[in-house]
Amino acid sequence: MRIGELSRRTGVSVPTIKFYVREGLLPAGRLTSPNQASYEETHVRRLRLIRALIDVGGLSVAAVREVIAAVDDPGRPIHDLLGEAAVRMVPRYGAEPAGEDGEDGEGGGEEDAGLVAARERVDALILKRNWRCFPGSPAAEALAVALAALGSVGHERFAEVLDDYAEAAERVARADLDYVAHQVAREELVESVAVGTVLGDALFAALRRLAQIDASDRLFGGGEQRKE
Amino acid sequence: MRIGELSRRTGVSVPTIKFYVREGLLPAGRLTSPNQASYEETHVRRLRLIRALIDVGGLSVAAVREVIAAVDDPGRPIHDLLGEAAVRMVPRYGAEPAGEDGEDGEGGGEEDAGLVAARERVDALILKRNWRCFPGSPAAEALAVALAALGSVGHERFAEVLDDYAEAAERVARADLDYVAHQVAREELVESVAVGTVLGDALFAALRRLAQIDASDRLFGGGEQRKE
DNA sequence: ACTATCTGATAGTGCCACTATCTATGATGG
DNA sequence: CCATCATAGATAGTGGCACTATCAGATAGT
Repeated sequence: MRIGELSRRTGVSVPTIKFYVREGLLPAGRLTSPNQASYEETHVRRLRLIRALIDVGGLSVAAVREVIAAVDDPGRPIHDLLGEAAVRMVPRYGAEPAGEDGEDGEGGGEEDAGLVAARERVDALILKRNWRCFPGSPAAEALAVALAALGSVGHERFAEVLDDYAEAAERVARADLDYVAHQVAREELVESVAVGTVLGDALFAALRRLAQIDASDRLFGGGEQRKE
Repeated sequence: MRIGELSRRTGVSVPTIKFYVREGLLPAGRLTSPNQASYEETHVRRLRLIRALIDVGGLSVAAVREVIAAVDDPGRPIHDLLGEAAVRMVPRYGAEPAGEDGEDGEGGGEEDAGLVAARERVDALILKRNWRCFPGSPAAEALAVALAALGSVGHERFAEVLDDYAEAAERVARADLDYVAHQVAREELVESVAVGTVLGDALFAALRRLAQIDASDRLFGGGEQRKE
């Protein structure tokens, strides 16, 4: 098919498709003449993947490029890909802009002691749950950053629910792996991991919200059946 | 304290603090003279909340403004706040830029079939789990969008793990409510909900990643004890 | 008195994700 | 055969966002 049809099939404008090709997200079409190229079903599929990662997963174009590079690299171990898809989440802020704070105190002199303490907590959790991952991994660091942020806004006690969260996370991860293991071809498996990781976050976040609304209604709404 | 100290205490530059005040995220300081204002501990706290929501939660300034407006509004029901914090997630794309696809048809007011089917799935899930929330809520719609995106990239079977996800989400939501219910003052409760919702997502995502790495290692890594 | 700091205002910066426009070609159909 | 349309590839421009820079005039503290 030609670019016009590709555009129609995916709802992505022609200039944007060209932009994605330039940016290395989408392979160029096969040239049938100097100014004519043909696109295949793989392009449709890839384009939908790109839009899903951007729109639903909230990834930046740069992040999508890296995820796709990982998907396309046949020598890449699955673990690596997991990390790849993971770290690129939350667009336009690679990780943390360094200075979580630089304050002097508030109740004492806790510099980024909050982050250091959070890292220790994370290491302890990993040990406790017997998770096989080395403590300095990006995911562990992201967790430490989130915990430190919670602490910095005075919600250090939120860490008390960490075990419940971890339990739920294990359950979700088991479901993820279960799904992923059904794939046969390596190519599909790898894509499943990427999709599952990124879109799974969005999926779970939405479910959590629904469950929260339900729980909140039962706790605060009391008598009423439906809350508006 | 004056603005310089507020800046030092929080690690946010003075121009940025002024910017947040202009944008309505942070109340202005109390003027002690025409060109001198004093800031309190509440400003430190609020500023840290803002940075946490932006840096860790990935919210945009506009989203933070709305969350904060909900926190500050004493007449706001908790449910409303839950929705508020929820919908603003994933920056710079309020919800969905409309056209998840055009498929072939794209005819006039025609809705995407994938999305319609996803909505039905969501309604069925809500019914099945007996969740008390009206089906058209933003969270339900977000879930439908995520499911539809999964379908559009050929992973409709991912929906099979939905029940496991929902189970885990309920567990997390129970933990959230448990934490939140400890708060006494309404002000604190409401802030806990906002913080817990936004930062909780980041927290859980990181935990999920760790658990995935662990599960993946057990499945694929086999013999080795530590991966790297 | 002198300097560092402050308020409030306006304008500018850099990044990002597209979009617009252009030329030169080739495809398509009556 | 020729008019009209679509296309590739290149370059430049747009709009949104989150800050940043600069300024004038006033004040605080030593």
